[in-house]
Amino acid sequence: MATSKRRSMPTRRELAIWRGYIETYDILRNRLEARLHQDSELSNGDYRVLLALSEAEEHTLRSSALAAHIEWERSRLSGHLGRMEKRGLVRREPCAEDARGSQVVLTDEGARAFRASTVPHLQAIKETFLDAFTDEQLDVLGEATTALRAHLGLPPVTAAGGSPRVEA
Amino acid sequence: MATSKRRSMPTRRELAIWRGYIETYDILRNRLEARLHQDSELSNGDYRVLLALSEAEEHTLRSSALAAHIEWERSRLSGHLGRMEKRGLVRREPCAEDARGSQVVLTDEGARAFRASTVPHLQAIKETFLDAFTDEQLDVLGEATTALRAHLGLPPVTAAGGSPRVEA
DNA sequence: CCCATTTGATTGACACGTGAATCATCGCTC
DNA sequence: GAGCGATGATTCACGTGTCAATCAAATGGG
Repeated sequence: MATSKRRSMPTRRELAIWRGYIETYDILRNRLEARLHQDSELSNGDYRVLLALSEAEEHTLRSSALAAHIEWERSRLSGHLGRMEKRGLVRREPCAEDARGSQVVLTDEGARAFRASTVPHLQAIKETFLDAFTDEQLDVLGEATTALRAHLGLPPVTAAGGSPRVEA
Repeated sequence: MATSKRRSMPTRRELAIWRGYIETYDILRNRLEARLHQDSELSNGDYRVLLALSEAEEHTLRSSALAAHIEWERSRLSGHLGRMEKRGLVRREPCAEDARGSQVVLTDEGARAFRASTVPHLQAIKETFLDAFTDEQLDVLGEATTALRAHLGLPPVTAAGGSPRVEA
């Protein structure tokens, strides 16, 4: 073809698809976060931390291991744990093997809050997102996501650890 | 069928698709934001504000009109304008017709910054997102988005105002 | 054994987002 | 034209996110 497509600007149609994708996502995410918060007094971040601790041995993880598991910056986790600790969802203890370290422990209250949140949250995901699509649409969505992840150089979707996660 | 699907929990496959969608989106968004910031020293929010002002009569809008146009909370816009004003991208003037009001004006520097950012930004959208898909995939993505928006009770994607927007 | 480097974690400064409270002005009604 | 509710905008308190700086403990090389 005469006019190369490389380095060209997006077409009007492409931009509309882009905008639809990005804007709709934002709204979806906000609604789910709002609903989680309303149902359970938890933010996405709280949920993510609680899930990781729930699945951990003894409901405990080293702070750095937790950060790695949920793919957060350490400073982000630090601040978040501080807020969660104030609310009694989590406790921090000095670490026996490494005096620098910090052991994050799920409290009973944290476990209770998490347990209470999960069913409504999964149902919200179903009602808000999954129920919007036919089975075929879900398939193509999955394929499109796979293509996009490959394009971005990301690994295939993490093998789900039995439970859901709400946030990247 | 014997087992009703209503109110049931998501299947493993559904959850994987959900997680792929949501996690991939976050990464995509962060990458584009980082690139915009790196190329142009602008955040998504800055871009959005500058775009709206660029397209406005006299490069000026009432603060409330601007907030409505880009669908932001007024307090959000207020804070953001404060930061942009400090950087010289924008100016606030008292409003002649309504002494309560505030007139937001694009400065020359703001106009220059916006102009310089748009081509690289559109190319980043193309390279990062659009180029990941075949034409057919773009179509089905668009359809899926339409279905999701309908499910969420949202209006169809806004008729694009000639120029792109990065954020909802 | 001591010191330099690395590592675990926190802190501080800032950008960004939301919702509630504030405050002045506007415009309507009497 | 005095009062009063609606409206335009900002401010405050807080949660959330990034990055750079800090600081103590661990650790490996001489």
